[in-house]
Amino acid sequence: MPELPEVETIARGLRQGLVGRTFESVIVYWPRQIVAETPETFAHRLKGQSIKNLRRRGKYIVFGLSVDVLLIHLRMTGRLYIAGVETDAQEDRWVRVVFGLDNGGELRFSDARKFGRLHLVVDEQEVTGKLGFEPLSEEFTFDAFCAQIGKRRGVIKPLLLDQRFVAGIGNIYADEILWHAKVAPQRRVNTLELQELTNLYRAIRATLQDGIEYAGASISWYRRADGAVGEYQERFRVYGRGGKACPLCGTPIVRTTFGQRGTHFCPSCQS
DNA sequence: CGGACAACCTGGCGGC
DNA sequence: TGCCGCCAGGTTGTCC
Repeated sequence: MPELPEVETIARGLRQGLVGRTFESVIVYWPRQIVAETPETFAHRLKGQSIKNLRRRGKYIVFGLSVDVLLIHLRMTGRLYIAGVETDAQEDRWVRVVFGLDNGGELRFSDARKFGRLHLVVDEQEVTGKLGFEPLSEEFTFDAFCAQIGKRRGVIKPLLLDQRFVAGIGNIYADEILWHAKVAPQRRVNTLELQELTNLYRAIRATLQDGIEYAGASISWYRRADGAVGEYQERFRVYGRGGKACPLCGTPIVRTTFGQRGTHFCPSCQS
């Protein structure tokens, strides 16, 4: 669920309520989601640390703390939100970690499927070191994209999903990007022509940027930090639209399984 | 190196 | 209404 636009939206929504706050208590209800720490060490180390900044890298939410770095990956069904103070602290049966704050509020990590992961490290590179380009950054130029893609073999859709190539794209945005670029998901990378590479590069940036502008896509579990749904699902051109008309040419969108992932594309526009 | 697949988990949904 | 099987946005490790 949460891909780059969703994670970015959550990080933006949390920033104001969290930067400057200090963790006063940490309760872990599902220890297996804490990576390389015993829950006791994790909680103990966090206590007393203040949040200096809050940002996103790939699909990770990164908390720069006074001493360490806390990284949270929401995987499929993870949510982060602030409860208490003014917000209603509603019942949530999927809360896995609660971070008590110095203003009486609490940051909750909620995750129905328990796939999300929380890392506490000294150097964030321990977690994000292998990630590829940050696709909306200035470093991700067309030349850099071409240089990197020139080193790769295989098929384009799995490559878009490879976080070591470009960080932040998931299954939904991969399908949407490929539709915008008019490239079929099963195209081999080494057969892409210059115009197609240009289209792909532009589509990666434009589609992710669009996702952020519409506050992400709420298919099932994703919610913004304030609990509101995103709007980008209204803008889907192919994802979840199998059998419906391609918005460009009217041809029915094909829904198939490719590379073990649900895949949607227009057989007429994309080649 | 690449592809296939299982594993990690639970909830929602369609079908009967 | 109830139960069952299947499907799901992600990532990692293993096997061939």
